[in-house]
Amino acid sequence: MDRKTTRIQDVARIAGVSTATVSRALSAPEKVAEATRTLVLDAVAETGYRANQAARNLRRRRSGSVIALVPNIANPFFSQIMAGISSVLAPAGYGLLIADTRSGPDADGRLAHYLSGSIADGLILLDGALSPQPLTQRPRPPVIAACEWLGGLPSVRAENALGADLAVRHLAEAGHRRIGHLAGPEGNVLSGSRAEGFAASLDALGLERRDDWVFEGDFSLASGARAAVRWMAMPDRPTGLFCASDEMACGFVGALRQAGVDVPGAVSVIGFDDIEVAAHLAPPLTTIHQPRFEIGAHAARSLVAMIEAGTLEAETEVLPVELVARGSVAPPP
Amino acid sequence: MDRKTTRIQDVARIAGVSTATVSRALSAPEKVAEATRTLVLDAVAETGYRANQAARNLRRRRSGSVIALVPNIANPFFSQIMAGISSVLAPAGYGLLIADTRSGPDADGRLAHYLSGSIADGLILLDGALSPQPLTQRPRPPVIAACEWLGGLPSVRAENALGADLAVRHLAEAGHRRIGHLAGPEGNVLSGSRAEGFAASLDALGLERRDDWVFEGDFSLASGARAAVRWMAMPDRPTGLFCASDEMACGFVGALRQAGVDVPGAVSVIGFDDIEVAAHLAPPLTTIHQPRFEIGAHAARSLVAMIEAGTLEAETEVLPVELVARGSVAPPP
DNA sequence: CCGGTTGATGTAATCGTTTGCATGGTCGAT
DNA sequence: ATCGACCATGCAAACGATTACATCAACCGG
Repeated sequence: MDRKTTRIQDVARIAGVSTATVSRALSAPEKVAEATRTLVLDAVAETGYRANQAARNLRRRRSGSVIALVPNIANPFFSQIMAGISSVLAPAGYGLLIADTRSGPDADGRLAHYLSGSIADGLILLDGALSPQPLTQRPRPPVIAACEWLGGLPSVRAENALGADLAVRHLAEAGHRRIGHLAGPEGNVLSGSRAEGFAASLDALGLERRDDWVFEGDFSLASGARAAVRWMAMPDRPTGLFCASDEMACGFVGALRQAGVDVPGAVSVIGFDDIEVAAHLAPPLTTIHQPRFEIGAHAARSLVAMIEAGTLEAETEVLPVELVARGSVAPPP
Repeated sequence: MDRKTTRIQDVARIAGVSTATVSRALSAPEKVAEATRTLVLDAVAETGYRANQAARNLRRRRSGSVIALVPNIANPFFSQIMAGISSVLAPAGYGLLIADTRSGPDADGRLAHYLSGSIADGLILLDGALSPQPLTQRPRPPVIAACEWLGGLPSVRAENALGADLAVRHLAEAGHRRIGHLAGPEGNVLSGSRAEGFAASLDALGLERRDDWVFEGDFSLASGARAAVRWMAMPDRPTGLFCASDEMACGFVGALRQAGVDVPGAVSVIGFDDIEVAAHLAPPLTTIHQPRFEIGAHAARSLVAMIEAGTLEAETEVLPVELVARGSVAPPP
């Protein structure tokens, strides 16, 4: 029923010790005698004392939290990564702040903002489209990129090009010779490496590589549906399609089936990411599994290590991808 | 190239004014003369000064952030709400912390933890399964529930029972007399009010209400798929099914179609939430649209108002739902 | 010409912890 | 008995901002 919050002084007074002892009893119990420790703990229990974080952060010169910069919070692709991040941050005693880089103006200014001012002890970048310029400022907290990567930053990501290769080979093994690609947004590093992997794989297999079989997309469901419209309008179309994301694959397949086109009868489709719904679609979507939770967890683990070691450097990790064969690939018609 | 971060003192020295003036020039520009203001701003630009948040928070007795407690970060259902929250918090100058209540032990203890210790200026609860007990402690920051609700807390939610009613009536209008329900998890307030709305609607329409036509689920894709198995095994089954979430509807339809059962030919399905993928499924899913982004935005707006007014009270808002007719409902076989 | 008002700035207290250093007491070895 | 080592604890100085209050100059009407 206290009107004001209890301070460490109140605890000290009740326990009959100094504030220093209270502080030590709580954060370094072994430095204080057994007897006084219980005295202090009793007083804490009695008052319901909780240390004021702002004061503690000020004194310790750390914020106790990490901020994740994500392009779009609403995108389920990222939330899985966030879950991985959260799963290691929480036990390590860090809070997780998230900021949407695409809503609101001046994303680069925001990056600069979060880098300074002791807002966070570290940053996780899920948006590869930010300008790396603010990262040159010193001093700055450690930063790691997850999934995407940019400019010399340590990162954790998947074997994107290999995933593309697996996809193409899988289609080729099913008998496809006319293979197209539904690409991600221009300029995105993920789109880039998947598209390159795709092209390299076609070349390696000696298959025809046609620019008009590469559809532009932006990872969204809607762009998948638009690609379906274009595909249907083509006189001379690919029989297999490697999509740079499951969302696009899902939009593509959905639009096709709504138009009465059979998948995989008329066209085989393969996605990327292995989002949860992929297994539950009709047909279940064949895709390249990317360990999103693990990517987040590894990134967070690395970042915590950097924070605690006081370094800005870390090993870049590339996690394995895997082909998950389901029902959306069949021999060409 | 400074070794240490620049403090307000450094700026003051360079500008040739006191720290008080620098502080005012930055946070209350109208209280300082034009000339000195530019002096200060120049010094700020020169040094790249950023106020230390911890110090500012300590002095102002606020943390500048809000924490959202969500049952499962990875669930796309919540991420849309989070996006709404973020969209109002960011412009209002608050950071968004998120904590996963279901990972790690002692969720209630964590609630108590976040309530005190000046970690956040306010809380948004997306998890209705927490014990409301810690909420009785005083003083505590304002708290609002979004989507779910519990114990006298102000909340923002959708017309859940009405949504159920709309769904049932839509099925009835298509000619269905045998209507079942795929329910959410036991004990959840959302499941509860949707199930009640479902039952009340059947009664109002004079339709048969059978316990064996109510399937247990937990909002997940997998539980939808399990319900499909049970549905197929039934000798005497409903021809229309109202699912308490789109995820479950999606799992249900997916499993059915993989087994060669036609939707909506053999059974009509209607979901709840209107998640993004719903429109892109085959058949496109008829569902009850719930304004998730708005729910998050309203909750955040309310919370900010509470924080700024220093009150713990706010109006509970119930936002409208809407039937979105797509392709998964047809007359019964 | 003066008291009072206004507006701009400086001084210093304050927010609530943590922690380097000082202190005083206990104990074992010489 | 003396000395040093070693604990356990207290004292007080940070940490880096904000802001109540004091100060001072300029200005205005009577």
